[in-house]
Amino acid sequence: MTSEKLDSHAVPTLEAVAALAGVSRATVSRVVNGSTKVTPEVTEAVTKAIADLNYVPNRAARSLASKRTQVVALVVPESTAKVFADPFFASIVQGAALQLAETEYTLNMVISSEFKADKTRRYLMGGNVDGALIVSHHSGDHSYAHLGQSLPVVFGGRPVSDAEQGSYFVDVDNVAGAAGATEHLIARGRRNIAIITGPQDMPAGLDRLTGWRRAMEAHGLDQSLIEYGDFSPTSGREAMKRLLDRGAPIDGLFAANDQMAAGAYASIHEAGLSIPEDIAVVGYDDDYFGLTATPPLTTVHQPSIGLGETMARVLVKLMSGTAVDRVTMLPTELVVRQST
Amino acid sequence: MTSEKLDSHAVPTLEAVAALAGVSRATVSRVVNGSTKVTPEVTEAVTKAIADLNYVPNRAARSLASKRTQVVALVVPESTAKVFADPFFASIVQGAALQLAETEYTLNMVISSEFKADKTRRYLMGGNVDGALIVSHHSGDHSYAHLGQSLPVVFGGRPVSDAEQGSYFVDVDNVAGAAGATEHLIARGRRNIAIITGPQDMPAGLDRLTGWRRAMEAHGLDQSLIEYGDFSPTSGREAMKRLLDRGAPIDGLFAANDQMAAGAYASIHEAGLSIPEDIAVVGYDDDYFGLTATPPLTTVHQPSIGLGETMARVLVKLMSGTAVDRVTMLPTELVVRQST
DNA sequence: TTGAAAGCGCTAACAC
DNA sequence: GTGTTAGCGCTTTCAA
Repeated sequence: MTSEKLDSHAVPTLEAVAALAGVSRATVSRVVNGSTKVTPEVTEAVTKAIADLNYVPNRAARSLASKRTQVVALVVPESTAKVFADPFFASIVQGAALQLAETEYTLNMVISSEFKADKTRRYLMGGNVDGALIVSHHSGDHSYAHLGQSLPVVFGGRPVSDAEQGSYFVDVDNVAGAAGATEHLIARGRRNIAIITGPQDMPAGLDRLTGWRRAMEAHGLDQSLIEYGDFSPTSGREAMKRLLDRGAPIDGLFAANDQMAAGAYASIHEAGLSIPEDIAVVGYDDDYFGLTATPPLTTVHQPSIGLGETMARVLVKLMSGTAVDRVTMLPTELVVRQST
Repeated sequence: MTSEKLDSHAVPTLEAVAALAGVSRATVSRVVNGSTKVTPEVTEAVTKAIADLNYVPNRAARSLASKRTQVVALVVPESTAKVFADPFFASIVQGAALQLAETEYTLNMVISSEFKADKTRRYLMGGNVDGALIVSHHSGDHSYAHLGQSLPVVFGGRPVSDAEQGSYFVDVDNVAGAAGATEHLIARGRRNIAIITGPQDMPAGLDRLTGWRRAMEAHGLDQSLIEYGDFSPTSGREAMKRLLDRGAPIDGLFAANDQMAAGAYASIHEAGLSIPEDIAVVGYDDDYFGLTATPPLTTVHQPSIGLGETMARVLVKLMSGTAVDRVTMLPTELVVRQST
């Protein structure tokens, strides 16, 4: 361990491989990087030397010389991280990570609080990553809006403001999903359909309300049964209580996510009403809450892992200079269970 | 963009800072790295230059020169990633990420399938990271057992085999938690207490069964009501069904996680039995399943975010050469709700 | 306390 | 097709 000249544990360098294979370092580099202009024999010799030495390229050196980092940042605002346990988010991360694992890129997870947004931005702009994936529910957060102008960036979820116009993003079609869910309730014969939607500064909350309105309007139904939650089970429970306290007849409910639907279940049951007989319920997200609820919840399935995968795929294309659509919309699917 | 000498968008280098501050690069480097041997005046001048130029050190260059990467890998076996939506895992990742965000280390998320375990191991050993956090439920997976001998590594969860003896790990005290849960059922007057535990090749499954046995034995109760699940809601439902089909009296149930407890709820209700009147139920994990269940589930709370945080903290100490205990056990806490 | 100089391991012209 | 030669931006002895 203290010998200066020999350290059997030293990580082999490209130089060592070159020596063993009897070629120059440049040639080894070519083989490692898959250059076509190398004789098959030489390639084989180098490959063998690499295997014999158990050689692994040093990322730092490679990055320094090539000006490419092979790193992409996955930025999760801390506010989002707090709802990290939200299966939807976890799945996005999972999808992105899985997809990236198929490439040469490494995933650098960055959790950034609002205070650190500046530091994060500098880090991203400082040439430490080749691209970034930005995940957030929060549209209030414009911290990274302009990042896309100088670094390949893909946003998850619709950008909040027009400031993010030029940016790339992938999202699920919330409006269509919500409209479909509402249509389903109407098709089931419900007419007094309420909605518990999310905060209106979040695209998901806003768009799902829009979808509900669209369907209600198409059928000439009353749009007054609206309450707001914050996507938590508790807020759903309270919103449902307010809805019931209004005294108006309600025979259908569309909740903007399954967690709030689960909360609504509690209030409905407490009121002595039954699902779906008295009130048919449709949720959104298709997470565990819906699956384990009693009765199992009819809900809108979102391709959450697919969202992460698609974000990664779009970013990789972007970084390689391939043309990609600025907007990628993923379809939702209604999963009918026993709550409707 | 094509001008060779001037590029206003170029990322400033340490050299530029040195020039602006009128000092050598070495001095700038010292300031950046917090060396004490720099005059306050000089420090200030350099600091100002850094701010003016919006300088960010290049990680690759720094790493290449210093032989330190400032990167820690968070290795998530793919089999585990599939249950990534498991809130417990998501929280561990979150905790680790949050804790690391407080340090100079960057979190490199690695999802490794069994096929790629070799590639991952080489990556980790290839000098690309300063340390690794390895998260897994699966004890069958010994891929990374010996990694700790040549790289600072902290495992999440008890190591499966003795092969991992010398390694560092942090875990929650599953045996104590399970025993406590069972004791609680006994204190509630239950005597025919069943258990739905997890796979016996996973420490969590094994240890929770051990805890249950310990409590049952201490009170001289019969230990025959054992069924196995795979931690999924469905498996819990089926296991409960098998338990009920036995025809033996059951007045208490300890499920090795909340997801299985939620599944068991379904079977109990289907059998026309009520909770907790007929069967009192205790789960494990304290996740959303338990909170939203009807009735709300009494369960064993695990400090999941704390587990991730602690893992990160232990690793950082390890990397800095500070002495740390090989084993860190985190306490659990029984959360009593209406299911008991 | 500060500066000069020598690399860290690799890639990328350029020449052969 | 392959080798030579400069660096990439930073840290780190070693002198001063």
